[in-house]
Amino acid sequence: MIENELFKALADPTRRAIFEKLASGAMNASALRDGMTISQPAMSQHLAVLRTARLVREERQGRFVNYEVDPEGLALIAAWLTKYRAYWPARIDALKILLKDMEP
Amino acid sequence: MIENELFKALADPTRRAIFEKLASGAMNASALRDGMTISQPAMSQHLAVLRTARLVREERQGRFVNYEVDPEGLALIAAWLTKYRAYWPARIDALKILLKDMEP
DNA sequence: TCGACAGATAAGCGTATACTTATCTGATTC
DNA sequence: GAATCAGATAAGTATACGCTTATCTGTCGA
Repeated sequence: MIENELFKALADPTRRAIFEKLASGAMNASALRDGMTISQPAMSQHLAVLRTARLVREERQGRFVNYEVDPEGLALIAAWLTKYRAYWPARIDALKILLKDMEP
Repeated sequence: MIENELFKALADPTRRAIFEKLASGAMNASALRDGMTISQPAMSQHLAVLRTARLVREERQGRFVNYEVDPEGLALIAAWLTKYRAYWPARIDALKILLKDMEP
């Protein structure tokens, strides 16, 4: 069940920070690391968790590994949200923004 | 930081099951419990976590406590999603559904 | 081919978390 | 007011998780 991997991956603040940084542009693990006080193995482990959650995907480039946001994970969260759309009308401030941004 | 409470709350499969059941209609803790093999204190603890994450809200009714989905939590997740809207176009299947359901 | 570097994996450790049983609080009913 | 019931809290335990140091794999330039 991928939902479990997804929410567990996002439950850690360090992992959310990594994801957020990656959202500003694809980069390799070392580039991700500088600016953050985190060891190399820790970063590698976090990226592995994000990868199995489909929040991030990798692309080998020589001896570097380029990481980027995997839209799949975000789509899965959106899909999870749709299950509870019955409760949206009661509080749509954020959802209106979401709606506006989706317009062609 | 509420995001942390939110994702941590959803990271547990039991809690997601409770939330899902509650989404099908408001009910008290005992009603939530039957059908699930979960102790009374465990349910109480899970509900407390969901409540601090704003995923659920309570309403005392005599000696019963009625629980219901709090749209606030869902809106917060939606708001979090909007931060990464740059990555949506690549995989919008689920998001199109989300969009359609939001139309007036 | 060798040394250097990017990154993954292994093993171990301390803390967080989900559970249990036992007990407490508060509201209802007799 | 006493018994009963819904639910919260306390305390303890076992496992999961995030981190560390040490080591391994694989790619590159000299």
